[in-house]
Amino acid sequence: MTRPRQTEGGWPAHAASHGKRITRESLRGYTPQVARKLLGARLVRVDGGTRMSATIVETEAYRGSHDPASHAYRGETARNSVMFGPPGHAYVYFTMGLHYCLNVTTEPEGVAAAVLLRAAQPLEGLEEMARRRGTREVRRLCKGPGNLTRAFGIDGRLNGEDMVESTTLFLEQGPSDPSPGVSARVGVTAARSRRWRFYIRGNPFVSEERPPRAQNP
DNA sequence: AGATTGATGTGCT
DNA sequence: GCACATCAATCTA
Repeated sequence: MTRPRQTEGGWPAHAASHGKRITRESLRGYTPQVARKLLGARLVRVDGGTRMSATIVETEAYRGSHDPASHAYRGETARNSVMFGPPGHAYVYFTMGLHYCLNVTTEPEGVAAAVLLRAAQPLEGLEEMARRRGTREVRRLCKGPGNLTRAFGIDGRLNGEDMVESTTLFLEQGPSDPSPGVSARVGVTAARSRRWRFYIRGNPFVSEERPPRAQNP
C-alpha cells in the first residue's frame, strides 16, 4: 500500500501527476488576486530530459505605474520591458549582483505587472536541484527567490519565455489555498502598506513566516 | 562621473 | 547581527 510521501515538515509531497496547464486567461486578472491563486500551483522545468517541479508556496504581486515598489513604476526600460507585455510570460531579472528572480507577467498587455515566485516545495527532480544548489537540505532548495531560480537552473536567458506555451518552463494547476497568509512584501521599503505577499501558512518551505517589520507584531 | 540602493543569500561572529 | 559578493538602474552633482 502506498501512502502519500511525507516531507520533513510533515507536508505531503503529493503525487507528481502531470496536471493541467495554467491558462493565459487566469493570469490576465488583477495581480494580487493572481498571486494568491498561484499558491498551490506547480512550477515545472524540463531541462535536458529531466523534469523538475515544485509547489508554489510564496508569491508577491508587483503592479505597474501605481506601485512604487515595482520595477515598472518609472516606466519601461530594457530590463523591465517584459512586464509591459501580455500575461503568462517569464520576467527574469538579475539583482544584487548575483541572483536571478522569476516572475510571471499578469494583466492585459500594456499593464505592467507580475507575480514574483519567492519559494516552493520541491516535488520532482530533487537530485538535480540539490546538485545546482550545492546542498541536500530539501527545505532550503527553493527557499527564497534567488535560491528557487538557482535550483531550477533559471537565468536571464529565460527572460520573456512564454510560460503558457513553453515546454521547458511552465505552470500546472494545483490545489488552491482557501486562506493564505498575507503580509507586506519582503525586502521592500516602498509602499509598505500594500500587503501583497501571500504564503501558505505554516508551510516550512516558505522563506520567512513573518517578514521583518510587517504589520504582524 | 560617482555614489547609492536594491523584489538576496550565505557564512561568520 | 553584520559583512560581503558585485550588477544595473537611479539619484546627486
